[in-house]
Amino acid sequence: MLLPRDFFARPSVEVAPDLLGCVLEHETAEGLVAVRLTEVEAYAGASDPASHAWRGRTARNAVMFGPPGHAYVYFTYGMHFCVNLVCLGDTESVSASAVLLRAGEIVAGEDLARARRMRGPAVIPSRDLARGPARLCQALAIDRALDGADACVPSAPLRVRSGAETPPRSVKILTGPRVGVSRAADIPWRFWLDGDPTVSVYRPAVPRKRKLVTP
DNA sequence: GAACGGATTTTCT
DNA sequence: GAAAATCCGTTCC
Repeated sequence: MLLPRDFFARPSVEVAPDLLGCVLEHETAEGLVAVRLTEVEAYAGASDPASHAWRGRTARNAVMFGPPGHAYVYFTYGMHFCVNLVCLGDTESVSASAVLLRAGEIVAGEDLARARRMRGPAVIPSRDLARGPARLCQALAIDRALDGADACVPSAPLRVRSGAETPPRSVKILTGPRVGVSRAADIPWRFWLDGDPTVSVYRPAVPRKRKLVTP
C-alpha cells in the first residue's frame, strides 16, 4: 500500500530508517521500474550545514520548503541527478528537510533499468543497477521534470509503497556518516541494511584538485 | 578491493 | 570562479 503523507510529516531523521525496505516506483511510457530501498541519508533543514536548504530558500531547493511527500530532484556534478523525498524539519515551524535515496534493489522492470543504464558493451551486474543515488535515478529515469512531483498520489507516475516489513525485522539497520559531504561529516545520518549487496561503498568527501591554469 | 583522475554544468559566492 | 549529497575507467595492489 502507498505510504500516506503523514508518514513523511516527521523529521527526516525519523523517516529515513523507516524508508528502508519500502519500494519506489516510477511508471513511464516505457514501462514500470521499481526499487526496494536499501540505503538512504537524512538531511535536516536550516540547522544542517550539509543540507541544500542550509543557506535558505533558492530556486533550486524551493521544493524542500513545500509540503512533505513530494520529490526534490537536483542536478549535480554536471551530469547526475539525485532524488529526495521531502519531510518536515527538526522543529514544527522549520521545514525543508528531506531524505536522499541512495541505493536500492531493482524488484520490477530490470530489463528496462538495465537498458537505461547501458553505456557501452559492458554488462551491468544486477546489484549495480541502482547502487548509488545517480545510478538509482538513471535506472528509474528520474530527472528534473519530476522535481516537485507528489509521491503520495496513487495515480501519479512516481510513488512509494511500504515494504512487507517496514523496516525489515530480520535485517539490522546500520548507521554512519553521510557520503561525499564535507560539512557536518561526523553526523551519522546515513542508514542502510546490513549486508545488502546493493548498498553503495562509502567514500569520504575529498576536495577536488583545481584545474591547472595555463600560464 | 582501494585509490586516483577526468568528465561536465548548474548553482551560488 | 569554485564547489558540488557522483560515476567510471584505469592502475595498482
